[in-house]
Amino acid sequence: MTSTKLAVEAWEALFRTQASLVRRFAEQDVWAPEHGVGLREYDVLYTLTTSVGGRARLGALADAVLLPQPSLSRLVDRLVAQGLLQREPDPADRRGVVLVLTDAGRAVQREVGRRHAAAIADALGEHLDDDELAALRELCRKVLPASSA
Amino acid sequence: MTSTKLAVEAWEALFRTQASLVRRFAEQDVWAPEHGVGLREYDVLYTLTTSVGGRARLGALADAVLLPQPSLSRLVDRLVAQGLLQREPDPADRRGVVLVLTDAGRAVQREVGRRHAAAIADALGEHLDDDELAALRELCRKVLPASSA
DNA sequence: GCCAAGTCTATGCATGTGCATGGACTTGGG
DNA sequence: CCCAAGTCCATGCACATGCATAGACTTGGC
Repeated sequence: MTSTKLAVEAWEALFRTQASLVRRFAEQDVWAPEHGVGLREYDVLYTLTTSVGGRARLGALADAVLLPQPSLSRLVDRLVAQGLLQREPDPADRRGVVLVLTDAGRAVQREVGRRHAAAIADALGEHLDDDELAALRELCRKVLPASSA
Repeated sequence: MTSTKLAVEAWEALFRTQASLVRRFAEQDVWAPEHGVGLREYDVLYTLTTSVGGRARLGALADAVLLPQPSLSRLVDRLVAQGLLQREPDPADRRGVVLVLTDAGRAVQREVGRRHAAAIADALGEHLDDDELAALRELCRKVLPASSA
């Protein structure tokens, strides 16, 4: 049995750190407001980039980015309007929709990805060395499976 | 100079872990939907509880909970409507508003706090021991000041 | 092959969120 | 004492979010 107090303190630190980094990145325009791309939008573009062929089913993507399906559907509307994404019917299942990155979408993802990485390295590297970064990564990953259940 | 790759991986792990824990807590009704209290609302109640006299200026609170001032103002509207909070004029500065926890507000905070702590201990304790919890806490705290700047 | 049940995505609607701004008040210089 | 500039909070407005649900399609039992 672990200490509740310790767990709460760890959660508070985790929570505030994440919130305040997101805020900082937003202030620095790390995502692409000029393309209507914020944190969630980038997460979608990024996840698609890591999918084979830059394509994925809407439902699968919703699970991956931890977003309710209707919210993702609307978010996709906007990305399509921006020309970053395309909807295609799924030949294997006509209920489904496959989302495909456009060239513009890939370009924006790459560009934002660069800025993103630089901002992250800047913010985290300011206070943690490589060993600590690796430790933080491993601790977070250990917790992650618990919540997907 | 720290490794960018490592920093990005740490950030991703941190981000997904936080998001997925928040999601999990919401599913478990850890906050009090019956009183219109969600994550942000609880954060406000909790922060007020830790303030002397259970009272604080609106602006100060907005900084503490990392919320834009107009958003907090509206959030406070709802908490006042629920009888959990009260607005009082600040005698020292008539522009200002002091927020005060009501007895009902304190009660809800205590009750939610208990559920919250239990859920956190459950989620984190499932995969981390005390040493790891302390390490996670310290790593996050080290990063935190960087973002408040 | 048919139908009931299940799955997948989109949309109506109520609500939350943030930005820009307005009105009230305070402060410091002259 | 007065006024210009600054601070503090609330509100108008446009937009994002989430829930419940509808519509389209698929699947498995008969």
